[in-house]
Amino acid sequence: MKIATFNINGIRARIETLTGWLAEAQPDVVVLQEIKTQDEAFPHEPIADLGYNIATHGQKSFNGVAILSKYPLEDMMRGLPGDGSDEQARYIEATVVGERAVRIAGLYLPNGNPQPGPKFDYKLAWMERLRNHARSLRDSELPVVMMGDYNVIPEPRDAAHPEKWRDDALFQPESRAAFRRILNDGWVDAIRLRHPDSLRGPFTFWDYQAGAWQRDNGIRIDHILLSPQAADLLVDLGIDRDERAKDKPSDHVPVWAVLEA
DNA sequence: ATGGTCGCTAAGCGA
Repeated sequence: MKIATFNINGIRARIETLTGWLAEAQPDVVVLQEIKTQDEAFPHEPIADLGYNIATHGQKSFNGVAILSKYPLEDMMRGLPGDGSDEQARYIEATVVGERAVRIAGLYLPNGNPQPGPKFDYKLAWMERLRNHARSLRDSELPVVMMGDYNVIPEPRDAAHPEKWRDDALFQPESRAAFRRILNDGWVDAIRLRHPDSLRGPFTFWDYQAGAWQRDNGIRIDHILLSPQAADLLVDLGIDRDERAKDKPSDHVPVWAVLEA
């Protein structure tokens, strides 16, 4: 089972970019972030034509997440538990059954800028809710994958120029500590597992501005977290960097893993 | 030090 996460930065502006990548990469399951549309305006047809079932959790203009799957989507859940007043569409979860059942969570963690301020407070509160929910997922003892745009740079080596991110919400000690707390509850950072000795990178995001891609001025903020039972099934992992050089790219690239499932 | 680039939606916000 090949699973992937892709912050698409506007599904309607990016539909041809997405379908081109889907046809080439042939993932079985994809979680999308920043679809930036309500459910009614999501372009189902070109994606369904490639053999995918689709579940969306959209919002007008901003945020919005989705799951695409060649397997049926079971036990759908929309929204992150823990705050009934939170109206931002940032979380979706479903079970897919290939050779075995895998619980898939797709998330778009709040950016949190500017910090300090209410947006940063919301980010940290959201991370605490995610940790709580992640613990219950972990306790299921099923293979679980929690992937998406975490908007957290875990370590200095996850940025080309970490000093430039010193005052940014993505690199604050509080953000990094909250991310670490989730990992320490028993989750595996699959990219880092596969690149243990890299002194710089790999990256998953390059800003549109100031020639960031051309200068390889990137950061690693899209993450695939595996429960222990999912980590046992990991057989391959990749980052489709080449997507960033194509026409009309997202500022993020797809990250994928192959599970023996 | 500033602006730089996108998407969404129609001037400015979010990233």
